[in-house]
Amino acid sequence: MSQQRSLLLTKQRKAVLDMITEADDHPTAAEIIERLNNRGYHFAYGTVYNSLRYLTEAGLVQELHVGDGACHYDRRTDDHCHIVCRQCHAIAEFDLPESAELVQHAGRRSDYEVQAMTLLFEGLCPACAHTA
Amino acid sequence: MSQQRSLLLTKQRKAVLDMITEADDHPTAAEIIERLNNRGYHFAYGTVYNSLRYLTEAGLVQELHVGDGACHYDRRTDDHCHIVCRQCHAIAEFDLPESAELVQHAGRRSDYEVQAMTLLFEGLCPACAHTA
DNA sequence: TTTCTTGCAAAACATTTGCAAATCG
DNA sequence: CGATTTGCAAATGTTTTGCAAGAAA
Repeated sequence: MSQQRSLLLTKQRKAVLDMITEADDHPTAAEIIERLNNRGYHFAYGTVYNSLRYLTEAGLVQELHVGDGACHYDRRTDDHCHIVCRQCHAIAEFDLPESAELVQHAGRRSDYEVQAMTLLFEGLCPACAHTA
Repeated sequence: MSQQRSLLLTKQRKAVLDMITEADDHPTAAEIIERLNNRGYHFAYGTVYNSLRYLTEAGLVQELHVGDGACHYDRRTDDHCHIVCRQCHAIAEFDLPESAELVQHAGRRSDYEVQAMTLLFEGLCPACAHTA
C-alpha cells in the first residue's frame, strides 16, 4: 500500500507508534489515547485514529480483531496467532509454524484468491484456568 | 451454556432464526432487522439483539467477526472457515480439514487452555479478482 | 404470581467526517 | 505556494441498557 509513499512520522504518529511498540499488550485506540494522556500527550480522537490507520497502512503495526467490538493494535507485523481468554479477555500471542501451509490449502478449497489469514484461538489463560 | 436451559422460541426469536437460516449470506443485525421489516415484522432493536444473543448461546447460530465493526450471523454452527473479499466484502465459507489438528498444536505452543479456533482468510472473490 | 420477554427510547461505545487552522515540503 | 495533517465537534453505526407493559409458566 504505502511502500511507495514516503514515511512521514509526525510528532503525533511517532507518539502513537511508540505507545504501541512499548506496550506489552494489545491496546485499543481508547487505551492508546488514555496512555498518551498519561504521558502528557493530548491529541484529538480523530488524529489518533488517523495515525493508527496510517501506521497500519505503512506496515509498522498490525490490526487485531478479537470480536470485542474494538480494534486492537499489535507491534508485531509478522505472521503469528493470538489467543483470547474467555474470562479476563487477556490476549496472548504465539507462533504456530503448523499453520504456514494453510493459505495454500485454503486456496485449493475456495474459489477466492487467498491473500491473508487470521488465526485466532479462544480459551482460558493460565490464571483464569486455575481459578475456574 | 444453554444445554441445561429450556429452549424458548418466541415469535420474535423464531423469526430472527428463520431469517438467518434462510439467508444464503451472513447478515448483520442491521440486515436482519431490515429483512424482518420487509416481511412485515417490526421488532424493537433491543429485541432483535436479545434474540441474537439467545440464539447464539443456544447454539442455533454462530457469530462471525470479519473485522468490519459489525457482527455477522451464520446458520452453520459446525467448524468451518470463512474468507472475506477485500473489495466487495462478500463472505464465503468452506471446510478446511487440514485445520483440524491446529487446536492441539496451539495447546502445545501456548500456555492457555485452548477451547476454540477461528480461521479467517482475506482475499478477492472470483468476480473482484476478475475485474482487478 | 413470579419470571422472562418485549417495546421503546436513551445511552454507551467505537469510529468517521467536515472544516478551519496549522504545519510540512 | 500547494498538499498534508491536526484539532475539534458533530455525526454515524453498532450494540447495550433501563424501565414499564405484556406474555408465559
